[in-house]
Amino acid sequence: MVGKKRRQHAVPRGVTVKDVAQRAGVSTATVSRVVNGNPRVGTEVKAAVTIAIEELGYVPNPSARSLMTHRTGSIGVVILESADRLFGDPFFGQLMLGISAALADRDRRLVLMLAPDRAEEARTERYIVGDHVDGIVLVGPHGADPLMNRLVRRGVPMVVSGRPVGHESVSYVDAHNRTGAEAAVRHLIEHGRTSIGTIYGTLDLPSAADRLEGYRDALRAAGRPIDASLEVSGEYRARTAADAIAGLLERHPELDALFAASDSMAIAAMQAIKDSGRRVPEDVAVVGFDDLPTAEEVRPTLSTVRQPIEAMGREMVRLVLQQIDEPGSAANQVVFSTKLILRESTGDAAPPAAAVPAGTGASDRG
Amino acid sequence: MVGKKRRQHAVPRGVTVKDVAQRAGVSTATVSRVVNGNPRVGTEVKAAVTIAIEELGYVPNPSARSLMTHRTGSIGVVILESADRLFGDPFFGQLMLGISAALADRDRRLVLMLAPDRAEEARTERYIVGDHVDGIVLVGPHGADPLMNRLVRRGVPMVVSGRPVGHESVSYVDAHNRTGAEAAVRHLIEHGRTSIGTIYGTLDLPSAADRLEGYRDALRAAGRPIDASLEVSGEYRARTAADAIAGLLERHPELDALFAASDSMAIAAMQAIKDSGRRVPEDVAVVGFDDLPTAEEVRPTLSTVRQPIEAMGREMVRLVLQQIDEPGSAANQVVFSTKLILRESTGDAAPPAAAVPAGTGASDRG
DNA sequence: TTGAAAGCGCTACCAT
DNA sequence: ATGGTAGCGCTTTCAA
Repeated sequence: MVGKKRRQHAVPRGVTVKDVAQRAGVSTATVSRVVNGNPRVGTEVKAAVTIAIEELGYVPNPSARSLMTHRTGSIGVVILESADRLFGDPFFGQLMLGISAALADRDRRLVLMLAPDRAEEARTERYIVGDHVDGIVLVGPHGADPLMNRLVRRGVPMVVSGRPVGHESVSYVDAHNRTGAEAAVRHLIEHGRTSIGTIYGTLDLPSAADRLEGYRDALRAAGRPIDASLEVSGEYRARTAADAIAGLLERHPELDALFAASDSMAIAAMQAIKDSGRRVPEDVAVVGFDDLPTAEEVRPTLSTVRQPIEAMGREMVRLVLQQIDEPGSAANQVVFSTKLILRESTGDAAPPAAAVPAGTGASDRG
Repeated sequence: MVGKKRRQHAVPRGVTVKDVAQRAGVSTATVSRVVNGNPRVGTEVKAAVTIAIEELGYVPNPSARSLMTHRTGSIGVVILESADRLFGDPFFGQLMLGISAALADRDRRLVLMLAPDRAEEARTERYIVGDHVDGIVLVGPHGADPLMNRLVRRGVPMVVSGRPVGHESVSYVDAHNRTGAEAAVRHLIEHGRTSIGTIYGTLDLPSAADRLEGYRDALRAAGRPIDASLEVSGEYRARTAADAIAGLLERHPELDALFAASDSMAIAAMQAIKDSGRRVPEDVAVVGFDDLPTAEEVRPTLSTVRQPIEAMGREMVRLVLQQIDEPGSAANQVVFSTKLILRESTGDAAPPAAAVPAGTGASDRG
């Protein structure tokens, strides 16, 4: 009832450099040096300070620190993707996992900014240029995204997921989409499939366009014709993919193989294929792209082109931090290799061991 | 080549209260008052300061501010859920969307902390108790989560998703799981289903236990026996659910209805039912829980118990901010109503209009 | 190698 | 109603 301001002092809130310094019998300057890994500290002193920090559970106050350093220690992760796609496709989750882990390792805060519409985008931009984050990880820009453009022009340290449209000089992380897709389709061709369709993503994403080109590359290399009616858009969405495949199967009842530009679409497609009374892989072989954890869980298990999503997330963090530390440095562009993983959906693996008995109530967390 | 430190001074960095004060001919204290909406300022002075701020393009430095106020303006969103479940189930995405939007509305930063393992959890805890966020939104604690316990003991302003185990006095947001489940199963009973199974989630989550109880409530109310062999665990996971249903159908070939404790499991179950050669809803009716966007997209469309997930996310934010503003206030517990949504999977709705033609490359972002 | 001390930009207290 | 000023917790010269 008394309504005190703060200072309950019951809780040992707020261990500061001073406390640590006193405990270790050194000055605050020395503590600061230890905390920041400054080599000009004696070995014994360093040890003493480290122990004091441990004992007191000292954590530097980021506000005070950034007041001095003009660094916030925060990295903005901006998601330019509609919510349904973002959460409907585990790809983004995998990527976030890598980003989150890498930021934690480097002791940086992850400030999440979902920009589901233009209004949010404006707010996000104001926040970013207001110097509240040291840099930006931009996930999912489509085409020549205007927000991305403005941020680039402002010189905000930034890394983009996937090769961005309209910018040569921006750092990005990508996978070898085209050769990955080509390898998948080549495999289908080499294993005797004759009518191979593809379900592609939204073409304003270079990854989608590249995978479609990779599909065509393989057909061309084999001397096969390119048939536009075998190419359908799935918009990187399960529902759209399922509908598109239903249509494709009607137009091309002879279809015996399918390359999907994402695992999410591939899984939806397998479903649609089964619903049409066909078997996977006997009647129609299916290859996806991503190698999400789900690929091994569906039945039949899904052959797919693996891209190291989590590692790509980690690499994005490395690049943006590098850009922050070396403001003048040139843009860095890292393209990861892909690998064709063969499983049951192409008839290249036996079914997994019998399913675990149902009814076990085991949980993954204590 | 010169390698300057910063101070490019091309960018007009660093307009401070001092600059504004000088320009407006007042003290920094007055500027601060104007900025913070303190009413003890003369009308003319206020106007002058406002103009000066505008002219100079002054933006308060959040670090300096929080150094004084002990407020960071950041809310930590801690996700205590294994990554695969987190990203495999769109439920969390919906929740995040609500949380993110509400925080943006109230001009707070969302600091995302994924705690996929104990090591991350320790780091997360240190960060939180280090006063780097004003409060916490805790998503997905199972059972009497130790991290949650310690945070509660520390008095960290906090809101939990779902009724937490072992704490009467912590704020949380939940849905009426038990009555929602009961309504769903009652509907199945009233529509002549005689052998009704359920697939439940991990029982260390009260939501899962409540939904299972709701299922039993409905059976009891109808004078039906409770048959443990009709209850199988799906662990809130699609893959586990599918396997569990396959087993259930073998043991109970007469099964004609199923209540799943989540839409994700329900969708996986429908798949498994179809794979076993049965039809939904003719042979087996299915009801889920959540009403995710996907529920309307699957075929047949899924009858389900709607909980307002996004609104629940928003409410969590409201509660945690309230707790921050009124430190002494009692814990607030908001339980949202659920609603039974009837669609095709229970035979209560006609199929939707024909699927959109495939092959359109439309995108949802410019 | 270490310490003393000067701020970073802001708010909150105490005067007036 | 307004101004002076003491810090918030930290880093970083400058001296020793």
